[in-house]
Parts: sequence; C-alpha cells; structure tokens
Amino acid sequence: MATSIDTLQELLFDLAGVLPADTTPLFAMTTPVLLETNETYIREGENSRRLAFIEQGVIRAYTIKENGDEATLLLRWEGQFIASHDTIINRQPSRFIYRALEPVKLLQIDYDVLEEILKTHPEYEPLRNFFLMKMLAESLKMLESFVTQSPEERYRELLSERFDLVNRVPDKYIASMLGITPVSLSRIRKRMHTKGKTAT
Amino acid sequence: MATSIDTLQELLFDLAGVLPADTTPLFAMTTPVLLETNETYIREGENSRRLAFIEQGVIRAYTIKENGDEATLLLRWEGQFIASHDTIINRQPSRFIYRALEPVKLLQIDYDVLEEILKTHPEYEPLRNFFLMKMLAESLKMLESFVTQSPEERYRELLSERFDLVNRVPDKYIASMLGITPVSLSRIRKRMHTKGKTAT
DNA sequence: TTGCCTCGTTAACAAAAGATAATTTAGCAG
DNA sequence: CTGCTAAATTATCTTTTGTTAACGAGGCAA
Repeated sequence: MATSIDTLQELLFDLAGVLPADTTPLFAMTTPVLLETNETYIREGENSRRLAFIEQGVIRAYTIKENGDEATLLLRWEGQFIASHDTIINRQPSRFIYRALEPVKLLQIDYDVLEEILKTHPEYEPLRNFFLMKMLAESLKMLESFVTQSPEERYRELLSERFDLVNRVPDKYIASMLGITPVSLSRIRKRMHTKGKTAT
Repeated sequence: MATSIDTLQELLFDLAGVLPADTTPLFAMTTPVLLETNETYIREGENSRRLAFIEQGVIRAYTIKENGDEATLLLRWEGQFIASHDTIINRQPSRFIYRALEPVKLLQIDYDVLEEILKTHPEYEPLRNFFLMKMLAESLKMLESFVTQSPEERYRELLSERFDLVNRVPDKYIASMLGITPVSLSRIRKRMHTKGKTAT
C-alpha cells in the first residue's frame, strides 16, 4: 500500500516540468489524518479551512434540509481533494457536514497555511490551480449529468464508471447524490434487472 | 454605461491589496468582442481556449443530446466569466456550444496567452484563482440545488434571485437549465399562479 | 394584412418519482 | 444461534414529469 505522499506525487506527475522537483517545503506543512468509519471530518457551522487529499476511503458531504432529510451533495474518494467550499471560497461557516463512510486516510493542509507558503514559494501555484480545476471539472461533470440525463441514466453511468464506489457506499447515499429517494433507486434497480440489462 | 474594463476593475476590487494596482500588462492582452443575438461564440468541436468576462448580455452553454434535443448546461450573464471547460481544463474539443441570447459585450483573453503573462507576472495569479473559485462556487451552488430542491423550488429560487434573467431568457432555456421540459415548467408556473403565490 | 414560424400553454395519457408504511434482508452484538 | 437494528425492497396511492399533439399569441417578412 502506497503512502499518501507517494500517491499524491504520482497524481502530480502531470505537473512535472511546471512544479519544482523539490516539494519538501510544501509537504512539510501537511498533516496525515486518520478517520474512523462514521467519524465527522468537518462539522456544520465549522470555520476551519482545511483542505485534504484523500489517500484512502470515502467521504460524504451532506446537508440537513428544512424537513430534516439529509441531502448528499457529493462523495469523494481516494485520489480526490476534499474541502469545505463554504469556508474556503466564501469564508462562511460550512453548511455541509463531511463524514467518513469507511476508514479514511487524509493528507491535510490548512488553506491559510497553503496561502502563506504560496507567498514565499509562488512556484507551487500550479498546484492550487490543479486542484481548483480538478474540483471544477468534477462539479461540471455532475451538473452536466443532471441536465442531460435521467436518474436511471445517471445511475447506469455511475455503475459503469464507479462500480467499486457503488458497492462500497450504502444505496441511500447514492440515491441522494443522484437527486432521488432510496425507494426510487430501488425501483430503478429492479427495472434494470428485469428489462434491458444492457449497461450504458 | 461603463466599459468592460471599468466593470471588471470594479469586480476586482475584492482583490485590492493582493493584486498589483497596475493591471496594464494584463489588459494589454485582452480583446473586446461583440456578439449579435444568436451568434455562436464557441462551436462544438472547437479547440480555442478563449476565456471571457461578460460585460453585457447573456450567453447560453448547451449541448445536443443523442436524441437531438438540446440541453442547457448553464447561462452566464454580465459580471460572470465564460469559457469552454472542455478545452481549458481537459484540453479536449468543446462538447458544448456557447451562443449569445442577446447582444453581448465581452472582454476576451486567450488562456494560453494568460498563462504566458502569468509566467512573467506571477503577481497576477490571484486573478486566476479568483475566476476559478468563482466558477467553482457557481457550479457547486447549482449542484446543491439539484440535490436539495425540487424543480419547482429551483424555479422559485431562480425567480427570487435572478428575476431579470428569467424575464430576458426564453422559458425553454430556463426549463432545460432546471433539468425539466418546457411543458413541465409551464405547469409549474400555472401551479404557482393558482395556488400559493408566496415565493421562497 | 396575410402567412409563416417559434414559443408558451393546454390537454390526454403513459411513465416515473415522492410519500408512507409494511416486509424482507443483512450485518452485528450478545 | 438469537435478537436487534438499519438498509433495501415491495406495495399502495398521490403527485409530478415526460411525451405527443393541438391550439393560440406574438413577431416578422413579404
């Protein structure tokens, strides 16, 4: 099993030539964090501006609606970044809760600390652009799926692209992320079993 | 009426202290662009990496689905940035079409040129972060609405937050952006007129 | 004015999703 | 193994949306 830093380095391979070879000053400020299953990483109302790279595990970002129901905004897994956009982008208390769905290994840095580093080491700026673009691309991809696809199509696509994830995460969270109820997802699964078993 | 540069400067006020007072080198590379109603700004399959600030008007980003229907991913209006995320983030030909819904005034820069400027003028980096974060925040806000709200609720919110926009843009594009059909939006409007007229 | 053409509305029906509750399944503690 | 609990499924009914088509209003060109 690779360490967090190894995996991240691997992921940053695309930035070779742009990013300095020596990333010591950067990683010196990072902290490894371990979360147990169901442990909360960021609480609602929290103001800490933590940014983390997920080395292992799945984190769910969700909010509690007025009616008391939970709504899952997104799931993040190994190889992705996780952060409270409310606190980092809008400097507001987090309206979302970030919780581990299974044991999680993180490599964490405080965004304010990162900004300090970037002041003295502007050569690491490509890194910030990298994860901002990565998160933007992921958000737009999800947005696109809501506009162009039906819930069933979104589920089929999720199955074909992230089969492992679907099997690791309880259906009710998958349903919520697709914008439907667990009951509805169950019916979609039934329809897929009986009729056209062909995937996307 | 303010010029593009004035409005953008105004918007960059938040960046005062971070961004150099002299933005001449930056704006020297920008080009004003005018689009007529229905004029296409970026075509499907296009590879140009244009990035633009919208001074005036509305631009619609949409794609053609397999069944031939159009799906509107997003609308962008004055004060926002517009760019093909396929070409800029993923370096792929644009899968979306960007078209003016009314006369549009843009302040345009090529992203590759911007990157060159940033190499020699790293002090402008906050600008890149600014628009990346702005676009990310907007995307996440839309994503959040899909997960937490019904089509009717999304429409009510759009009405209360962007009443001017709804009145400027044909309903069918609004519907598509909400993820529903024009017929369905018409029914929602009818329901709102008859029953509870209370907005969100 | 007349004749298109597009857009929004309405209607009628089918399909899908929401709400609620009962039932089954599965995982886990004892 | 038994019993508890949460998750998933199923059933029933209501509401909403999709689909298709018809209709009417408004804009625009001849």
